[in-house]
Amino acid sequence: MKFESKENIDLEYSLDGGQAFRWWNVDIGYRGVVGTHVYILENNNDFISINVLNENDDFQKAISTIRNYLSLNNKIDDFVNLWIDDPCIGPSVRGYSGLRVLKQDPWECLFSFICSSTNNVSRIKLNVNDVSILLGEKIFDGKYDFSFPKPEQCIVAGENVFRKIGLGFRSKYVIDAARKILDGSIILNELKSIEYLEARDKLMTINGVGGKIADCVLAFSLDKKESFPVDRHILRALIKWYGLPKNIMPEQAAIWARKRFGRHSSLANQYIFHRERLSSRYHMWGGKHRDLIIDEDK
DNA sequence: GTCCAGGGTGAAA
DNA sequence: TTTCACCCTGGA
Repeated sequence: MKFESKENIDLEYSLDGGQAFRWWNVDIGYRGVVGTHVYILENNNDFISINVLNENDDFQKAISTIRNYLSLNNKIDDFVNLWIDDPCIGPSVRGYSGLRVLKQDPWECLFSFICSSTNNVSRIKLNVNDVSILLGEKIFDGKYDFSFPKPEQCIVAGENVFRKIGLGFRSKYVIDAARKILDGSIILNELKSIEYLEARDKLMTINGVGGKIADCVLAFSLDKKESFPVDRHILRALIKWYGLPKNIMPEQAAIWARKRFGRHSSLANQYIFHRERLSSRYHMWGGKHRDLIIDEDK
């Protein structure tokens, strides 16, 4: 069954731009798993179509799940209007309109970003999907149609299984995270309702989770709009576009950005990240996205 | 075949 | 405050 609606969202940028790691480009759109449903999502001009492949339970529930995941009820016009003249975000908003911040499952998101440290997107995807296939439950007929394993299943599997899958030194980190969830010292859903900085400190008690990874989890799964993850791309962009000192530390840059962007920090972060990532790719490998490159970018 | 970077973090120097 | 090890995959 299909559901169509008029939405301002670009699926490629939002689903396959480094926020989530379980979406695959198939000929008609993006295929992936959210919770226990398999979806194929497709952009058609101003519309998106949502196709639920396994509709054994409530179709309406599956639609509301994916709408929430895609954050479709939050309008981004407010953000666009306010930052359209910003030196970095302005061109990015024009070039990549429809980029959105997702609301992923917090545990899957935490796991994914623990995997992200000194890693590249293609390998993160490989790791996260291998974990799902090996430890999750099969929910439909596709190669990647598996639910994401719960913390308990990760503990049962043990560190060596993750080493075998190829998570490397991150294996002990995901085990520590699973253990802290399981023993109740961290309750992910509770972090939604407590204050941003407190939630951040709590996540950082997990071994292998520093400020950057904590901020990704807060922004991409816990709906903390004041979160601004700073990685190497973002740091370079902040120095280039906003004149921050060349030797500024990531943590200081994050404080500066949160102050500037306030309640729009997480969205601003995505637009800056997307632009910087694609322009640095252009410099390395060529291809599209030359249109945005201006001034010192040349 | 070799080299290198990739959405970092923690521990040692 | 700075430096280094940690895994391993894909592209040059």
